Amino acid sequence: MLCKDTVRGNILEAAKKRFVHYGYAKTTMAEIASDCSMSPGNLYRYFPGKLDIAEAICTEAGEFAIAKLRDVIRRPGRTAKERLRDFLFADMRLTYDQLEFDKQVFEMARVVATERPHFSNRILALNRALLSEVLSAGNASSEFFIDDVVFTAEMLQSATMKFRYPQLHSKLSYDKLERELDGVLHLLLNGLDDGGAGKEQAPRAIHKSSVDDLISI
Amino acid sequence: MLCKDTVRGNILEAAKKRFVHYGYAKTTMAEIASDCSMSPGNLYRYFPGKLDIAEAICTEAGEFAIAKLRDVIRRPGRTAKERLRDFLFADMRLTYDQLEFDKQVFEMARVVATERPHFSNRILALNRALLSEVLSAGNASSEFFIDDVVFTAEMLQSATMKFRYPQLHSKLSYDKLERELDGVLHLLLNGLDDGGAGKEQAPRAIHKSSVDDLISI
DNA sequence: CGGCTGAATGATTTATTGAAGATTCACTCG
DNA sequence: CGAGTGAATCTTCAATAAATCATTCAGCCG
Repeated sequence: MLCKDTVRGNILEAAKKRFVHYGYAKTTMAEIASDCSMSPGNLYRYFPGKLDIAEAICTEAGEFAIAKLRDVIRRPGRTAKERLRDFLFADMRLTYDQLEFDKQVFEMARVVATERPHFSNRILALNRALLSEVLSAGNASSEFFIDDVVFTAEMLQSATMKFRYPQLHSKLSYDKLERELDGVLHLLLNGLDDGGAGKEQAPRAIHKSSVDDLISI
Repeated sequence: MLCKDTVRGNILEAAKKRFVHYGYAKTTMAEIASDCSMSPGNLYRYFPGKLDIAEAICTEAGEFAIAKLRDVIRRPGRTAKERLRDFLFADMRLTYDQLEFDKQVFEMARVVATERPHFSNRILALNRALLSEVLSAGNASSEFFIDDVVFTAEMLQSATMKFRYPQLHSKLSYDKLERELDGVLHLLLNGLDDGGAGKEQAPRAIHKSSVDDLISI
């Protein structure tokens, strides 16, 4: 957690309050400095610039989310498939809520993601590591027989990209998103060969196509 | 094709030339009118506005692309899986090239897609109809055993969203994109249960993670 | 020195305004 | 009438000026 004991931690605390309340753009370095009872210039002894303060805050938040997901996949008494499902649904929920309930946080996240491409990549890599963990566990328990766990994790991440920060890709309601993730996950787990024989039943469409509500980017 | 025999067709021809050469924004209604030897006001007897002219041109182009894809999936002597693969790769190639080699066309397409959400949805629905056709054919030949073809087509479209206009989602090279689509498609066809037993071999990673080159939106 | 200040600098954002262009409409012509 | 005109209007865009703000740095304490 952002530690109040160090100057650096203090700055992060103050900046976070401002960013969350007023937004990244509307917060000035002078204000942050003033909240810390120091001059603007002094901030630069602790951070290269304003963007780096935001990045530090986002990194913290991202790692917190990853930790939650780690808890989810390590819950005892679940099959590997269930873990995979838990993971993807938890991830969707987490990122959905993040955008839904805090516009200011979103603004900050978007600036950081845009200006610091590596930031997203780091978070995505951490996320993928968890996916790999689930797959490896599945291999160990003979539920899966995956040759290249890392590659497969990449492909899963790729196929479920739409469900990370889903509002960026579509304007589907959360219910419809769940149904769609369910359908995609079924395909990814069982493939097209599965019909109704042996394995669990495939999800079915309820009403009209949800893809009609897609928006373009 | 845009027909030169009608006034409407004439306008579309003239507008298309301008849009493609100078871009949507840099083309004025007065110029289009002048190219057709008419006054600006008269254009409004044939189209509600400038955007509708662009939409008509894009619709034509979109339907042309769909027709090409239809040809691809109807090529004789291929299995359903091969057809599915052909379709997805052709779609990726088509949309990739479209963005890659014509900035002006892209500008026009983006304006239309942004201002007229239904436009993208129509094209996407046509695309999905082709997917359904492939799946149904697979059912007919007992390659697939898919209960709900329409729903499954939606899910396939959802999982492969990244590969339609891929430049909008990542900055991967075309080679890497092909490899990634290959991997995702393998999963979608065979599911996670497939290890190395019986079915074709899963693709393997070549070098480093391609997901590292993702960009945020 | 090491930690800090705050005025100076230059980049970026915002506000303003003039011009350009999309759209309308009262009217003309065949 | 139906096809077309072109000046009038109203919106949008672009250029510029003004203000704000991130960042730097010469120098100040303790």
